[in-house]
Amino acid sequence: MGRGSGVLRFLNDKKNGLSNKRLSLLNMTQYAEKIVREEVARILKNAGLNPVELKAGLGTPPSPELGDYSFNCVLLLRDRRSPEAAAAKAKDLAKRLKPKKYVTKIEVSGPYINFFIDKAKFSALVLREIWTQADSYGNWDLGAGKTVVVDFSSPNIAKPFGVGHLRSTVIGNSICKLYESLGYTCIGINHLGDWGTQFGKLIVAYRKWGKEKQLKAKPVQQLYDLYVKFHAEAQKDKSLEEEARDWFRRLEDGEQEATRLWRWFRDISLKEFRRIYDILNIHFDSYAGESFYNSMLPETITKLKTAGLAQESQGALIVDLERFGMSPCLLRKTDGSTLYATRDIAAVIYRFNTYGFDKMIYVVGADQKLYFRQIFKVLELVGYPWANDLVHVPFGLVRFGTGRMSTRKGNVIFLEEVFQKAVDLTEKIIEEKNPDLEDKHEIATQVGIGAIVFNDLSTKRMKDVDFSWDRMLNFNGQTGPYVQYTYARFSSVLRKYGRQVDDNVNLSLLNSDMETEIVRLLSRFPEAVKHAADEYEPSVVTIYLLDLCEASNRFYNHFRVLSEDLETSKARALLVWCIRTVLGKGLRLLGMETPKRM
RNA sequence: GCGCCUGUAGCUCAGUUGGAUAGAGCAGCGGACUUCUAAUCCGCAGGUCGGGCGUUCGAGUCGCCCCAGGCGUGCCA
Repeated sequence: MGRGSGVLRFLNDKKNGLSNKRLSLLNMTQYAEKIVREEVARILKNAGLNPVELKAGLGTPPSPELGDYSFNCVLLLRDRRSPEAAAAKAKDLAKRLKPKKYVTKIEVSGPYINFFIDKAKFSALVLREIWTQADSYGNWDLGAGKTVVVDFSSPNIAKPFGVGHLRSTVIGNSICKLYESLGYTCIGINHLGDWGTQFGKLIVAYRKWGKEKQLKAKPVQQLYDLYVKFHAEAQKDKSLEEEARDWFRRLEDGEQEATRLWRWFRDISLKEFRRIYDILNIHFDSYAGESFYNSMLPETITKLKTAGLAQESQGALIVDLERFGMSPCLLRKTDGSTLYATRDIAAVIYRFNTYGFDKMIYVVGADQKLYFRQIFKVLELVGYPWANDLVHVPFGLVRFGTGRMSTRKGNVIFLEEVFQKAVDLTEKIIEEKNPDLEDKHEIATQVGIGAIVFNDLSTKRMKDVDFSWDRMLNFNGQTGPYVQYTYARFSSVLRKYGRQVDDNVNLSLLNSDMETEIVRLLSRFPEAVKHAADEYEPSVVTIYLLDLCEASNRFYNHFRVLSEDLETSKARALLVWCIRTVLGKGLRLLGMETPKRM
């Protein structure tokens, strides 16, 4: 079966920390924010501070009026108990610091030394950088020559695509885009849940209650009904489970009737899934699901046996993991059929041989944390050095009403229904606000789907989410449509500007607090991208975009871009162009469309 | 029982990896469209950061112990 809808955490985190440090030496990318921060660091270094002190003390003041960068002098004292001593130290040190290049002013405030950056120079640096790099702004070369494989979405064939599966799909897709942005080659794999006992259940249900005509007319609905009915009936009649396991065994033995039904179920389901991926505009490099690895299972089991890991226990084949504080990893059931873990182990070996990955990411629900710790440990014990490059990226579950969503119990919300409602509502809003808009349906699709995707990516992935139509269909405030609206609005401004935007502008005309704040935010985008990828956390990007939109809309409401003064218009147009470029890039990193009108 | 995750404003969430006065949105109240898209913006109000103890010059952030909710803990995936 697939990944469900659903710790090597420290191990992996530790490893990433190391590898990132090593990689950063190779990284040639120099962003404006970094250049300026290093200028501040150099001033401090020239006053005799060592790198450790610098790294610990260098920060950002809580408010821009205090400065752009700060250094906390408390850290330079051995005895840190006296605030007066810290303030004295700050005064003393500040005397030896001289403004230079980007740094115009150095001020002492209590124990802090605050550095002020030349706004015009900094704006020039940031805006020219975005201007020249355009859609590449925010990219890194940290992953040049490296490959990352991402296993995501991975729905169960023969089950409807519910909102629970959406999480793995959109988080995984965004992680792919983020890693591509870091310079990695990214292979997206949809590890379809197209094998397992569930097919035994479906075969039993279909033979007992199924109708060919109905299945052909509404395939996924019908398979879903059969699946639910099976579990309802199995409550009363325990022998059904037995029967299902037997049919799965027959499937594994390659019996004709079982194989025929399995293939049929698989084909009609996959067709439906592809439609959903088309709507989301998500593509996979491989649809190799669980069944793909069947031929490799005997070899996999042999390998684990010869490594001295696999052993018989209570009639099943297991890898004992007790000394690592984990329950055993099951490879083969008493009846001889294989399990999820066996297929995953075969899959990752195949993937390494095929793609030679430097990192392999599994975007699968948090309920499978222990499971991934188990198989990662097994692979480590076999002796694969790349076992350390496997990362499970868990996320919280989607809950609906009282319990979690469960296909078995029949309380799932079909993704298509969610899509439908979102697009319908968007069309209604467009009809109200912008009735003359061309391509209404296409824009409504982009915005409606965007709302759903953004909603799923807007909180830290480990939080459980309570499904709520209200939240899903709210288009005001911190939402996808808000970001897309901002993008469309600035696109519109540039359209009406009518001239070519160019970077030959007087940047001192952009010195209001609002504009400075926007430039500051724009300069932080590359770091946000890197942070999001490092943490496997697309929400870093969504939160960033919301901040940028808030600052930008404030600016929009306060100033006119198309003003009477041509020089001012030119400068603001460049700023708007940069905002729009970064918003567009950010939206694409989330897997969202960038409508130019809405 | 044990392990992991979550707990911040009425609701949904941020919080730059331990630093200066904890920030947004929604909901509520009050404002701003003959001017570049009002899916926007501005203002007001809203807090014992689940609780306690500890480490530290300094804790929403780190440690320990509780509390609440969730997930997992051998023949599902």
